[in-house]
This record gives sequence, structure tokens and C-alpha cells, in this order.
Amino acid sequence: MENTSPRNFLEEIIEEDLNKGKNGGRVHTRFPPEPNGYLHIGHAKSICLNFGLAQKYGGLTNLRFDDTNPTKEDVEYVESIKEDIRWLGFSWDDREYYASDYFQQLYEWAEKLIKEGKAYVDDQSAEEISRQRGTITTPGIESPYRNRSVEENLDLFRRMRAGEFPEGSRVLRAKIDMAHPNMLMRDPIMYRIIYAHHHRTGDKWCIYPMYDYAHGQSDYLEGITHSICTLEFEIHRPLYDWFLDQLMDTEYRPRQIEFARLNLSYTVMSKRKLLQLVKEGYVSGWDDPRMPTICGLRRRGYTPESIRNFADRIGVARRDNVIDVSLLEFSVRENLNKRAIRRLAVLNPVKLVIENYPEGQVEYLPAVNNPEDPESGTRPIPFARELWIEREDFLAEPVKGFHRLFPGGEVRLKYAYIIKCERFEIDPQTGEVCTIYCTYDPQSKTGGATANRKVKGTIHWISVAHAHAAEVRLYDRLFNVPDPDDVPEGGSFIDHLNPNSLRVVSAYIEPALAEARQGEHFQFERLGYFFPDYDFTPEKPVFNRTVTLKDTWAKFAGK
RNA sequence: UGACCGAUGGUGUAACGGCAGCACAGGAGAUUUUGGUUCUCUUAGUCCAGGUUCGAAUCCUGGUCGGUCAACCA
Repeated sequence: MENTSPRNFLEEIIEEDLNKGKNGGRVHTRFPPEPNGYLHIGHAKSICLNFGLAQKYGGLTNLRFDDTNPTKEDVEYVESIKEDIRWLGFSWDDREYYASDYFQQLYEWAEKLIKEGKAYVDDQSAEEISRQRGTITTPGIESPYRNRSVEENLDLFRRMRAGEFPEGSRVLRAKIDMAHPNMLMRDPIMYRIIYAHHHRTGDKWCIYPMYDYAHGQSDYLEGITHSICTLEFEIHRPLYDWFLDQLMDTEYRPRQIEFARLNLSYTVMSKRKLLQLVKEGYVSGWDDPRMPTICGLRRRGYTPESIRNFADRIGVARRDNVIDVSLLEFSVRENLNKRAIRRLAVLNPVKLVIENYPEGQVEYLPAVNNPEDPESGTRPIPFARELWIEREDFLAEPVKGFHRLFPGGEVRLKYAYIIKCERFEIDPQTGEVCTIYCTYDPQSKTGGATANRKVKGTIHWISVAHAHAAEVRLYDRLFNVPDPDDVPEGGSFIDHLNPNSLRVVSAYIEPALAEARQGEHFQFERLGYFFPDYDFTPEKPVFNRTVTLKDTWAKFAGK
């Protein structure tokens, strides 16, 4: 292989395995979500890794729902997870599996372990078992039921399965080592009794395998070669290997490899906290555009490509990391800059009157749809005597470095004329500027005699007579500190919620925008990238702000 | 006082015993009918102490700091 580009540690491992001819030279990965919540950007990292690695090495990736706990899981989540993976641009073809597909085989293997004296039924309560487990620095003690006969264990286990015992009364444990320094090896629980309806197996089972017993065997059954998971499962690896070694005598072996999960600044990522935001109404739902969920990002206007690029850029390693959210924002700006259709909109309008422009006259001026894409052409936009401009683009008393409109100053109206501010009026009620009066240079239109005159700034505008109203939702970071989880005693990440993470404004948009379609990405020139919300209708257009444009003036002015 | 894992600019991530590179962020400038884009330039880093070696981010030893583990969750 002559690929000299730097490789991450997963690629190194895979290439090493390939060179050694391990597992017949196959690469087969899996993405194993538990259907108990919505996927977020951290899952996207894992998805890109698992599918990306398989793609790179000519292998396959399975989708496997890890549904071993019927009390927590639900079909509702299965569909959303599939939709999100597809949307991200990956396909598992027909390899859609469920850990529950393997319940029968897992059960038979459990009997095999019992027969070999490697597993036993424990009659103790959860509390007793927990007490006997010892602590991190002291060994555990053995259960009084540990040395039951094979016959008794088998009988009890079969009766557990038959539903003869109440929930929580007995468990099946692997007989390993109660003094093992790794607590997970201290006779871990393999099966527990749960009388709950399973979303796939219904009421067929009342005993359910634990993650540790199910995962490695599921990998084995699917022919997975590289079982990639996050760092917190590292300590589970000896157990993953132990079961495989007891049960399998082939040369083929799936291998668990851990990587550091994604953390994002100004964001919380745990399912529990995300759920709390939804349940307690801090956001409108899992797909609230401020959520780091895949469906939230989608509604916000993020593109699959931008998320894949982001996943590439953040890399992968085994050290804990916090990615700056600005890298995510960079990724979406970069992608949207290339593809977003340019349109004009005024979010915070103030009226501007061009006194020497004929009353009643309307011109349709050509405006470029996307300067990054010469093929995209132009559309006509109506220009008239009365316009809306952005309130921030006028200052009665200009400050140093201000390139926009002020009394006596000139500015170019994008795609139109150069205007000069003659005077302005203040609303006596509010004390705010209400009307700005200008004159225009009739020769300064694109292609005109004075069109190339240098003026300091260019601003956008909307003809009052032709403006459509729209609701625009301005989103900002959900939290106002880089690490929302960093809270003093008794505090909560909720305390760090950004009160201005959503501002809804009534805006004026150019006529073409009223005809926007779902799924189209727009740049409102000089403002940012916007995406029609699911609530959008031609009668009542609603846009979500995906992200602002990079704004070096705001940065300067803010100092 | 346990086991396992980790430590490279502000944030990520490369280097496989031989010039510490790239991206984001930050800064300066050029271009620009978006204070966008693009293009230049630029600030800033190997946790500490020993050892091995002609040569150490890399190997060894010891420390320091951080993470994970005591659900019948995954």
C-alpha cells in the first residue's frame, strides 16, 4: 500500500491485522446503538468511523440495535436512528440486526457455560450481590450459591426462563474470580429476570442477557472483525474476550478497540441531560435546532456533508478531548458557502427613502444567486423609492472603522445604486431612528458610468412595497460557557443555559424567498445561512438561522 | 492505599529513533458590489526528573496530572 497520508490508530490496527492475514483479510464493523434515545453528534463520530473504516478497507458495516433491556428501549427510537444514519449518507444495505435476534443462541451458550461449571444461578438480592462485590481496593467474597451443582444450576436457569421466579429473585452469573482487580470480572451477571414486553420478541422471554454477555457474542455471530466502541468500555474488554474464549474455538475472533468519545464545547452530550432539556421544556423537543442531536442539526440546516467533514477533521485518538464548537461551525459554513443560494433579507428593519428617486417607479435589478457557482445565474429583485435596510447599518454618529451609512456618508446598495445619506428622523416616542433620507447617484447602477466609484461599504435592502414578511428564528449556542458541566456544588448545567439561545424576529424577505422550498439552503447576504423550518409555508415563511457569517466587524466593534 | 488507560500550541490531530507538521481559533495584510469567500504572512507546543543513544515527542525507570471502573444500564 502506498498510501502515505497519516493514519489514525484505528487504521494502523486494521492495516496491521490485514497484513497479518487475520480473519481472512476481512474488515467488518458495526454501529450498535441502543434504541433508547436519539442520535447526537457524538454518535455521528462513531458512525463516520465505523462506516468510513469499512469503506476505506473494502469491508462492510452492520447496523445492530443493542436491545437487551426491554424496560428502556422502544421502537420509536429504531426508526429515528435509521433515518439519521441514512441522512448522514451511510448504508447498511440489508444488514439490519438486533441483539434480540440472538437471544436463543445466547441462551444455549449460557447453558453450555453452566454445564462446563463456568456459570451459576445466584439467589441473592441485588443488594447482597453488590455488597459481596467488594470495592475497588478490596476483593469481593464468593456467593454462597457459587458452588451449586451443574444439575441444580441448569434446573434453576431453565426455570428462570420458564417464568417460575419473580423479577429480581435470581440471576445467572459467570464464575470467574471474586478477587479480580477488575471489578467487572468478579462473577459478572449474565442474565436477569425482567417481565417486560420486548419491542421485538414480545413476551417470549423473561430473562434478558446483559450487555457484556450479549455484545461480543453478537459481534461473533455477525462476523465482525473490529468492534469499535468508546473508552468507557475499555475495562469491559477482558470480559468481552473471556466469553469469546470460553465459547468459541475458531481462529476468527472479533476484536474490541476503544476510542475517545466526542465532547463539544458549549454543549452537553449525555442522553440523560439531553432528555432533561426536552422533558423540562428548555428546548422544544429532540429536534430543537439548538440540540446537538442529528435531527436537531438537520432542522437547524446543517448538511450531512458538513458533519462528515467535521468528523474527519476532529480525528480520532484515545485521549479525552473537547472539540471547539467553532470547528463544527466552520465545517457548515465551508459547505454552505459553496452551495447556499444567496438572497436578501432584512432582520431588523428601518425605513430608508431615496428622495430623488421617482415615486412609483420600480426597477428589476439582476442579483447573483451564488458567486461561488457561476452556473447559478441571477434573479431579478425589485428596487423602489422606499426600502428597508438593517438598523445596524446606520449610525447617526459613526464610530471609527464604521463603513456603513451615516449622515453625509455614501454607501452602495447591493446590486443597485450608490446612495448618500442626507438626514434622518427620530421617532419622538421611542427615541429611535425611524426614517433615513438619502439621494442616489443615477449613474452608479451596475454597468453605469459611476458604477465603479469606490465607496466604503455595501449594504443589503428590501423594497418596502415588495417585501414579504417572515418569521426568522435566530439561534445561538444553548449554553453560555465552554463547559456547561463545570458547576459549583449544588449547581446544575441548567444554570449555564444561554437565555438568548433563541430570538424570534419578524423580518422582511425578497419575493423569491417566499417561494423557498423545504430542504433548500440559503445565505441571507451579509447575515448568515438560513434554512426553511418544518413550520414553513408560503403564506407564513419561517426560517431557522443555521449559523451566522463570520463577522469580523462585530468582533472589532465588540472590543 | 487498586487495576487499566492517557498526556504534543488556546482546541484538536500528525510524527513510528533523525528539521515538531496540519486544521480550527487568534493576529497582520491583499483582493472583494457580502466587514462573506479567496490569497499571503504570522503568534503559539512535546507534563516533570532521570536513564539509553551520535541523536528522544518517540525507547526505559520513577514521579505528576487527568480519565474509567464498585446498575440485575448500555
